Amino acid sequence: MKAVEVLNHHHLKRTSCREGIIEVVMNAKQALSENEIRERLSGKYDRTTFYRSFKTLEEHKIIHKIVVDNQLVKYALDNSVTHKDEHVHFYCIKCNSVKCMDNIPIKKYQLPHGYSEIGIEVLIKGICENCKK
Amino acid sequence: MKAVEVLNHHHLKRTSCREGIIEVVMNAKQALSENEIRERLSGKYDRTTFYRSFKTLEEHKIIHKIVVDNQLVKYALDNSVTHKDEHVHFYCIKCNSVKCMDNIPIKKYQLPHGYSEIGIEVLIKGICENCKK
DNA sequence: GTATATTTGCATCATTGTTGCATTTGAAAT
DNA sequence: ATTTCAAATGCAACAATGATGCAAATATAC
Repeated sequence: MKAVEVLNHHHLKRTSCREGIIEVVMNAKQALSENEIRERLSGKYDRTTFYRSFKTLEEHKIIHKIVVDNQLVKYALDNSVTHKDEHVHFYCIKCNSVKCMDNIPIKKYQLPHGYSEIGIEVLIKGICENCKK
Repeated sequence: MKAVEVLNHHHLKRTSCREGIIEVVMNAKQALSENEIRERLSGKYDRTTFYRSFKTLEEHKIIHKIVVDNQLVKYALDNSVTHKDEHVHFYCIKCNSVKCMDNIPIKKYQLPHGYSEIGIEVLIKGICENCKK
């Protein structure tokens, strides 16, 4: 699927910033930070525009955000685009990379009476295959 | 257990800021934000001191931090003090409260070959018992 | 090609978190 | 009880993420 198609499908205007973000995230093996995405787009676009684009794309479930220790923020293509289930995220404490474990579905929990679930986030921290050695 | 005992046990100096934080967090039913803790301590202490105290207490596993959507940060008493297992956190999207589900242990995942786990965080978002009605 | 609603860029501000440095303080030694 | 000194605190300054208001630019429908 191409970036333009994704935008059309969600009835979003085709702006180069949105298109660029989607393309970069689609081709990435890992989740990328704002700066990593900006680099791959040659530094075009204002920071505000980036945030608003991320927000729009998140709201339309085209990308999703992964936050590690509340300062490191990464973005990845959403399940609804890849047609995968809710998945676990892995954060490597050595190389600071974040990876969507698309093949590891999230396990469900039984909440106490009175609580209702809307979403769940699972972040596993450890050492990735590249850093283990 | 009293706050002073906790500090002694970890060979930490007994400063009123640390003692205050531990007491407040111990008596809280939910995880508290920096501001909520400061309010309960009558606004004493500089913001930097707070952060350094939180950091120290976290490093000694006396409290732990829960981050929701990378802007909301809450603190709660750690497992090592309460002698409970790693647990699930619940975030209520209506009242913005965060609660340690001490009775819900975290389920384990089998990672792909080459990956090693050091820690895991599970955050369930939804509506809490008070907000459901 | 034109009209219009949306998006962008810029300026400004808020929040969380960090660092350097001078001052203060806890507690150990006397 | 007093002295001593490493540790903790307060202050100033700074960085990163994020939000908002507004004028200018742009995408799409006509």
